[in-house]
Amino acid sequence: MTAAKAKYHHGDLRTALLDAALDVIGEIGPQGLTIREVARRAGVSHAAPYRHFTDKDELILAVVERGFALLQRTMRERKDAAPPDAMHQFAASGMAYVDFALNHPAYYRVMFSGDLLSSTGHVSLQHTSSEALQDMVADITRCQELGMVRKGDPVPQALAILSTIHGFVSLVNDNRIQHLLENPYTLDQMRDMVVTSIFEGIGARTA
Amino acid sequence: MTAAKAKYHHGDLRTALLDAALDVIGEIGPQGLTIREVARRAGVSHAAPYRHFTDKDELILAVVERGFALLQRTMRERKDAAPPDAMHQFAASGMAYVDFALNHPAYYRVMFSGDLLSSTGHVSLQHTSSEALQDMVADITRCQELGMVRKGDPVPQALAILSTIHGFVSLVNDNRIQHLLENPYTLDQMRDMVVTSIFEGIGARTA
DNA sequence: CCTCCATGTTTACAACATAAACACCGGACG
DNA sequence: CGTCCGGTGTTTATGTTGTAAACATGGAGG
Repeated sequence: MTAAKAKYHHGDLRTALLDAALDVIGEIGPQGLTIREVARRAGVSHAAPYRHFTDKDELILAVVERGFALLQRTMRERKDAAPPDAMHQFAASGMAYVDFALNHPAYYRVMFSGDLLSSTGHVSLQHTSSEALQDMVADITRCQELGMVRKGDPVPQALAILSTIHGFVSLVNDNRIQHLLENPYTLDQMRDMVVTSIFEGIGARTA
Repeated sequence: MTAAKAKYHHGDLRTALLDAALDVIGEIGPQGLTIREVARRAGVSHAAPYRHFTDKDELILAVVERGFALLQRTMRERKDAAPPDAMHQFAASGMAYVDFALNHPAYYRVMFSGDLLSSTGHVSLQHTSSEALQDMVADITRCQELGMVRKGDPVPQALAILSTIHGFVSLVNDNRIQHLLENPYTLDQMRDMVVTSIFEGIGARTA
């Protein structure tokens, strides 16, 4: 009645469940992500979610897909806002990726935890990760043509960058480097240093 | 009776449970890691584990500690086997880390999943990760003194390397880059390229 | 107005984590 | 040698979870 799509009895329960699921992950952690808790927060019975998701896995998958959509949108926006040369746009999308992960830890966790889903190897997951890598390979290739990045197969270069970025945000989000945060560096500074380091690793010339 | 310590009724049930837990993670995945399944595999009742671990978390923690001990031992061995100069030893320990993660995916998963334990932020975890970073910082400092690595604060350099390595093995172990394995590269080749890339990122001179 | 189907609810069952009460068994001590 | 005792494993019990099946409801289309 307020503003939602207001479809049936509840009014877009599906979306409400996805929101609740994300909240749970953010507040209690992924191990507290239970169908019943999600239903509780949405104010419906514990079996209601099964009208929208056949499975707990399918609910999680839906959250993951939403997360990837948001990530993709964020990266595109930041890319479009960057200077129009290939190198700046590449760097911007990399930064956008890191910032997305740090600003939406709950989303990033579901998207890459790998422990939340029962059957490891869902097709959609590989597909989305694959897409990110493909985009990055294209960016690197453009930068190479402009002489801004060392020549060579762009695939391992993209993999190296993705590895660094993914590793950094995973360590930060999982609280594995808390003791570093007591150091003279802020999180943003460390982010910059790590990103700079890996960009130098592929022979990128900073503007 | 065979060879185990043969202590009480069962004969070192604690160790048997840890072994079983690791097996479960390797075979079924972390979501199949239940106290009851572990007990089943050890051939005891589902409540027996509570004589050795107060909690499911404590069992997992014990597996994690074992994993870190094995990792530390592996790295030390490979370091000792490398040529005695600082640079080779540093590279050797980095490679050892990667190989450990790829050869013992179950251990690595428990050690770094972050979703298996209910309370995120167990002290022991931060401690062990912190140790690895401290060691790396020491190595980098030695290499810097020898002019083998670019001068500068070694902490962000170590963090960059740890991020890359952790990210790479996480992506591989979570099957996020399967489509790359169909490429002309073997896993070992990709490992070498990624590690080389990040080492160049900190201005390391390869021998 | 009435019917139907999508949506939500109740009820039910098996597996789980965990606690409490119980049973066993090997060593300590007489 | 016998008896007790604490450490180890078992049984039983409770509350929570995922999920299926039967049931209820209310808005859309006739």
